[in-house]
This record gives sequence, structure tokens and C-alpha cells, in this order.
Amino acid sequence: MPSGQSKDLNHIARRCAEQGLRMTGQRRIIARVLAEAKDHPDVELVYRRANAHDSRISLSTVYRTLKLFETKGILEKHDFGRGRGQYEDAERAHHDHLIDVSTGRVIEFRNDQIEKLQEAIAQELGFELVGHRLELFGVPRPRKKTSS
Amino acid sequence: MPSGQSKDLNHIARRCAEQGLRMTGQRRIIARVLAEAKDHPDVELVYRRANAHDSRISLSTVYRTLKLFETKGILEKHDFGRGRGQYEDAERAHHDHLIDVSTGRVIEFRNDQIEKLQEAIAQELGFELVGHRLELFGVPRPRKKTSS
DNA sequence: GTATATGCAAATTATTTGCCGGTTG
DNA sequence: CAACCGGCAAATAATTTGCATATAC
Repeated sequence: MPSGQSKDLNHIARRCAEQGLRMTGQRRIIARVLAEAKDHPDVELVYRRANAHDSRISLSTVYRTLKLFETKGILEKHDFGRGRGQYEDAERAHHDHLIDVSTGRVIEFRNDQIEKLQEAIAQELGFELVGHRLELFGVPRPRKKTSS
Repeated sequence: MPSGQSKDLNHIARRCAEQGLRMTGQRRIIARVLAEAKDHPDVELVYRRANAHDSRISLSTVYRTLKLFETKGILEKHDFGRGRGQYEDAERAHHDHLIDVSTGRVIEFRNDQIEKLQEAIAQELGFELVGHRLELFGVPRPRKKTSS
């Protein structure tokens, strides 16, 4: 069950403060949108959600803020090949993504064996691994049992 | 050393012909540029190389042609996160990429174990794997042992 | 109060496209 | 000769930025 976070300051906003960022109303809201997001919203979507919450937040501000948060290591930006960047909380445990090509839905997963293999491969090639990107693209397999 | 079993037509140009594409001068040249490329050139680079052969090729044509070749399955387009698409011959055996973040150089590799793991993960999540993207980002390690 | 953030519109960057004359088969 | 292609410039799409004003600390 998804835990209900009932704090007045979400972890993203808190990290902003820790980084010494000036906490404006729009930043607070954008931080909250990302903290509450269960998906990987793009700028447009963050913009819409932020505006629903309140404020006269401009698209430029969303762009500027997301980029700022990214450079501060607060958010992570992904490019899942749909022409727009998609963001998520950078603090969460590392994971990779499987994209359902039929819907665009993103499923997260983690596999230590693959992680280790990647390290080994980089080593073998004479590199120190500083990052990686693993994305699986798949189509849902029909279930044997009826589900809905 | 590719087995020379045909004329002076490179394999990419040959595949174009097989697909029934009208072989114009510019397409022939762009095909040759890609056939001879050992790297993963972006549009701009293909444009410059093509122009070195013949200066009557426009940037639009390079864009149009690379896209055409891609949709025909002749070339593969990658997005290594540098804001531009990069192309390579699609016919070659499957491989993944390690990007040297200090230079942008792309090293190819292949690891069957990882390939199998990816299949297994997709299966487990209820998907049929239709594609994947694995990119490692690394910095060169100083060689401590003999490597050349 | 001052440095910084925001809004808006205009600018950039990568890529696509309309139009029309040029080429290929 | 007809269908298709290429060049050019204007059009898009995502994102960035200059500048005047508003706001956080």
C-alpha cells in the first residue's frame, strides 16, 4: 500500500532548502508535484499539475526549476525517446525502466546481477563506470486468467 | 574485410536498391558515408562528410535520407543524450554501447548474459521484450596493467 | 534593500515540411 | 514522361534566455 505522507514539507522541498535554494511559492509547488508523482512526468505535465495546485506558474519557470533541481541532484531527467524529458525524484533507490510501448507506461525494476555485469563490462573495456541507462521496451503478454 | 560479392556498391546502397528506393546521387553518397563510418555520426557530421564528396547535398536531404533509411530498417538511430540523433548501419550484429563521457567516443560491446537477463526480467514483469537500450557511461581508467 | 526569481515573448536548436523546379526509371 | 526527389526557406517542437518587475531572505 502506498504510504500517505502527511508532512508539511516533502523530501524534495527539504532537499532544496538544504541546498540553500531560495524557496519561492512556485518552487515549493513544483517540488510537491514531483514528490507526489508516481510516474515520470514531462515538463508539460508538471506544468499542468503545478497549475492545478495553484499559482500563476509559467512554463518557463517549470523548465528553469526542473533544470535547476536536476543540476542540484534533486531530480533525475530521463529521455525515454518520446521527444521530451521526463523527471523523477533522484533520491530514490536506483532502478531501471521497462517501457510499455503500447501505452508509454513506465515500470521500474532493479536487478543486481545486471548491475554487476555492467561494472564488469566497463572494467574490461578499461573504463570506470560513472553511469548507465538501461531501458527495456516491451508489450504486455496476454494473461491466462481474466483480470478485468 | 567485408566479403566483396558484388560491385562497387556498398552494402547499404545495395540494401537501398533491394528496398526499391530510387538511387539518386545524394542517396548513394549518404549510403557510402554511413557504410564507411566507423563511428556513430550525427546528421551534421553526415552532412559534412557527404559534402566532402559532393557539395550539392543539402542538410534537408541528409535529414530526409537518414530518416528514410531508418524507416526502411537500413540504419539505426540512437540518442546518446547529446541532443542529436546518431546513426549507424542497422545490419550489423546487435551490440550495446559504452560512451566515454570525457570525449563522447562510443565503444561497442556485446554481452549475452545481459541479453538473457533482460529477457528474463521482461518475462517476469509480464512483458514480451521487443527492444532495449543499454548504454554505459564511463571515464577511461589509467592502465595499470599492460593493455596495448 | 538587494540579489535572485518569474513572466512573457523572442531566441535557439534540432528537425520537418511546403513548394517548385530537377532527376530518375 | 510521370513519379519521385532535392533545395531552400519557412514551419514546428522542445527548450532557453533577455529584460523589466516582483519577491525571498
